[in-house]
Amino acid sequence: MLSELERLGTLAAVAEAMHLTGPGVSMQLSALERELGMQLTERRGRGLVLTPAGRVVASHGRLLGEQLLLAEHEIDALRDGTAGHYRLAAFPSAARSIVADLWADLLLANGPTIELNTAEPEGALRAVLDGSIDLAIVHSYSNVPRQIPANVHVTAIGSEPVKVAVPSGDVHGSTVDLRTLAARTWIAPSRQRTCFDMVERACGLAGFRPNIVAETDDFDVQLALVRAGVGVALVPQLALDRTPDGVTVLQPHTSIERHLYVATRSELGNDPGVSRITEALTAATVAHLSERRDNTRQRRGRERAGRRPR
Amino acid sequence: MLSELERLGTLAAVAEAMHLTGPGVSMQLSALERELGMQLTERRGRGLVLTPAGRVVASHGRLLGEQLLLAEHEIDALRDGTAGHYRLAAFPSAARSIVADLWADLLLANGPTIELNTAEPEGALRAVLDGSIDLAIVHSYSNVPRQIPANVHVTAIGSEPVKVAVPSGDVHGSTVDLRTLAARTWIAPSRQRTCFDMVERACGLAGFRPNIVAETDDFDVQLALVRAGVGVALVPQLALDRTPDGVTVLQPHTSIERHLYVATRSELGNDPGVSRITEALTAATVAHLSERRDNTRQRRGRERAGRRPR
DNA sequence: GTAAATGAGTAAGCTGTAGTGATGCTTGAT
DNA sequence: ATCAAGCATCACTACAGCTTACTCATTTAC
Repeated sequence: MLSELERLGTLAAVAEAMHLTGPGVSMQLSALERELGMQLTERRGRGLVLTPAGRVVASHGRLLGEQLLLAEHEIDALRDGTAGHYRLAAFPSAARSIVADLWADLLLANGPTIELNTAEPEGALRAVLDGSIDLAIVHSYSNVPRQIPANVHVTAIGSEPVKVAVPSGDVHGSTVDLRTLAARTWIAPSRQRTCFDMVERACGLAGFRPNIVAETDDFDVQLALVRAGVGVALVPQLALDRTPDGVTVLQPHTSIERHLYVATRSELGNDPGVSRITEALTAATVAHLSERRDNTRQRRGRERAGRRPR
Repeated sequence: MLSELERLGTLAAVAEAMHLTGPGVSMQLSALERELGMQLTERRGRGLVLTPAGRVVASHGRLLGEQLLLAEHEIDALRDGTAGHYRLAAFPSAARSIVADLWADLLLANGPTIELNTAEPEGALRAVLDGSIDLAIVHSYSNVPRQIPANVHVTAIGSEPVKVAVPSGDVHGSTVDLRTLAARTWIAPSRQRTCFDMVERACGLAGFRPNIVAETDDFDVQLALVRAGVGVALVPQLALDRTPDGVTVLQPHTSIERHLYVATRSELGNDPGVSRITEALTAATVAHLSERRDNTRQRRGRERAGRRPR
């Protein structure tokens, strides 16, 4: 009111501007003067002007009003998902691909801000449940369906094939029957992970128990070991973006898919920011995997071209 | 409340911290959720945690609280005169001396801020009355008492002698009787100013009407004219800080004083910032005039020393 | 596994604040 | 001199915001 008074000059104008009556404004201002113990206004002619102290108080009032407006604007933005701050967890191969894309998208599109922690699906789901993160990117292999806890809401954002990585030259053709790899040594994720189960199941369905000689969750390490001739491995597409030379990637005859999901507490199911991020992640996943497929095609093309001269 | 909840974790703790009961807080928060149309909190076990949206709203609440605290602090500072913004008017010779000192003081001591306009006393008093400035530095000659309007409050901040400026070598000694200058040509301030009256009165008391050949309010111009031999002039001490060589400054036998005052609307009489500024101005005036006197003494000393060899 | 303690939420009731309308006084304009 | 504009005060009303009493859920202690 004080800052409006400074602008408008008369109390009556302030009252009109604020859809109040004169006495209402008058009482508020005199209450403020009483409360602060100092005179803020002075009669000049028929109107009121601010004292020097009044001008200072008015400027703070203006600042507060502006701050409040800012808050209202951000809350509006919250409503259509263009603001907010979300804590996100993702497993490494998703983090370095689709989350990086998502982040770039959000920065460009002036969307909500995110905070990333890398975590394997098991831990990420626990964190979602205990509230320490808001969103988790998790995966589930077609041959090892993942148990989703109650109160957790998941939305599929895409799916990628799991490939077979073998030392280059070991296997001819672009596809492979796992049975032909029964006698090989295998490299797998660590035992407590569902990724490990995925390998065991895939081999089990092919009729053998894999001879696992190395366990690591880092697919880059797995690929390096494959290249060194330590063994063969099952690697999802997203982790194949930097396949080293000397490693050949093959499609297994019985295909295995890794499905990607965004998981949140079910309370956040209709949060606009979450929807926004989920949509962006879907787009990023599609873009990433089609791009990868292109790369794979090109790589295969190159391989074929290389083989022809023989 | 929301930001406190984020910090404390339970609604009960918030209630205790704010000296309220649980339901009071609960109702406020649910009212806010209703108003904004979004969920801000979520039950987790026995306590409450904020949703992502809640965290955003809470941060704005915190910002608003900080802004309010800032305002309260400045209002406290207002109360003891260490804050505020005052519009000040002063006549040029005061502006360039004591107001400059005041400004430096206030900057150093983190006091109120000021805004300076130079104006002659007549206009300054009008501006004080119509509220376009808060403080005016005005003067009044001992032989032309100034009329102070009702509703204007004045406080004396010091007083300075009016000196006679003559071309060097014209008059011997360090004092002079104005009567001996009756036949001279005179340089005076412009006719509508009280400074003009001061000259006429002083000469009148000495028994003659001055032959005024130049009128200018700028004492530096007056001194330049004196130096050029155009005439003699009555110049207050504050305007003598840069007396050019070739002009000698003398003390008239019947002394004339120029009293300096701070004038405000009487409503601002007990404003702490005004008192603070008035005190600082008093100090600045004392410092300035004693320093000037020292300079004058030194100058006279030098003059004497220079004359001795003759 | 059950009891006790802690905490959130709801219902009902009270109180004080913030507003309205009527009225009087001051000031500036005709 | 009269009138209109504007502020302040008073009496009154409505409702926002708080309290107490109670219920239900969850965790902790024995």
